[in-house]
Amino acid sequence: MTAKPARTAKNKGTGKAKQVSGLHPMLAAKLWENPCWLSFRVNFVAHHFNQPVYDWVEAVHGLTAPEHVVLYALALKDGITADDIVASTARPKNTLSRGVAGLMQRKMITRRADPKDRRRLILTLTPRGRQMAEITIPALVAHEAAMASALSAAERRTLKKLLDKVILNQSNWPTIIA
Amino acid sequence: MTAKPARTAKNKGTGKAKQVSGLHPMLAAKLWENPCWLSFRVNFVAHHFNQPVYDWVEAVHGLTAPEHVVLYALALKDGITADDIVASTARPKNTLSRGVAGLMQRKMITRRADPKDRRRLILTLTPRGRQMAEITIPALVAHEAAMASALSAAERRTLKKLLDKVILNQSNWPTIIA
DNA sequence: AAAAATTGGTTCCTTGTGGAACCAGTATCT
DNA sequence: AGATACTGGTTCCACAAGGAACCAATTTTT
Repeated sequence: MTAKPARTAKNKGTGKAKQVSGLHPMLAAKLWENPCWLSFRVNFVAHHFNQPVYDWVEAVHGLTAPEHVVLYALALKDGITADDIVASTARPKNTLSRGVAGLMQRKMITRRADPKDRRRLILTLTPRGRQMAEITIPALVAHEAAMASALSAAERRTLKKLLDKVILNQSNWPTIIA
Repeated sequence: MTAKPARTAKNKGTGKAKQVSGLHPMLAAKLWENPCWLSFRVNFVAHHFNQPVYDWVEAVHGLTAPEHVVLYALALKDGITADDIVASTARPKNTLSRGVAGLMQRKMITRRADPKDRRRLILTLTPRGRQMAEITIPALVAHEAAMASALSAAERRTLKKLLDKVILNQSNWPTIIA
């Protein structure tokens, strides 16, 4: 029962659900009869960003997804360690470790031990790595911009702020369920 | 677990970066110095929803992720086909096919050919399947609610609406890059 | 009406993933 | 100081995922 709460004509927006022409019925259900409104939307957008982007990066530039994750992170903030990337990313440490190894092999990053703590391996982009980032990142930005093109500048700001609010609440997120 | 007291509170402030105590510097960079503002946020939230949820479903109820995807979709809209689920989901058809097979084996769904088109296999929840959905779905809803708990009701509505706007623009999304 | 193209689903097979165990360097405890 | 517990990173390995090829039922073409 909990699953299908609003089967009656209780769709408050009334118009929305039915008026979007050409919308797949299952997608409509996922949007407007779905108790998990946030996770579906967020997963949907995330996937439709990731899929083409990583396919492209791999096909055109020969970088695997984890490799590009590392490259991107370094482009954002050079001189960090793999562990820092783990903290800001979905992937587990071994996957990132492979990403680092791959970029090393392609001479796009270098690695030196932190003298203060010789476990920490500080990663730095090589000119070659930076050059790659300067090609790929604008493409990702453009792709994202296209996906968000239905929003006005103000709406984009609002969306960003609301997602921030969710993310900054991370410490209160439950880690395990029930 | 996440909150590692930022070792030196030097949140590189480019003006905008509100300093949030205990926020990992790399995460801060991904949030506020990241040209891909949307995709990062959306990926982050999506991952932190999916990971614990699917771990839990698997550990406690023995359903794989694709199996639960199918179960969830059917709970939302019974009597659809695997292909309908594909259209509303990240996963490819063979993965969903396995999900269907798994649920069949566990006797949580049944399958009959559509007499109008005998290629289409119409899926239906069994009482057992529905029972499972009635256990898992509220847990997911609760988890999501907890993650979104920083938002007011109005903010949640706004967030939902903005994401809708993005998703409904899907037809204008570029499928390939550059 | 046969051939070609499409669509819903499954199977094959290769590969990336990510959990767990592991290693090395660094704190902490007594 | 020596023993113990962490922490950053890598290696091992089992397995699930997904691209591509495939099969079967339908639709379209000529």
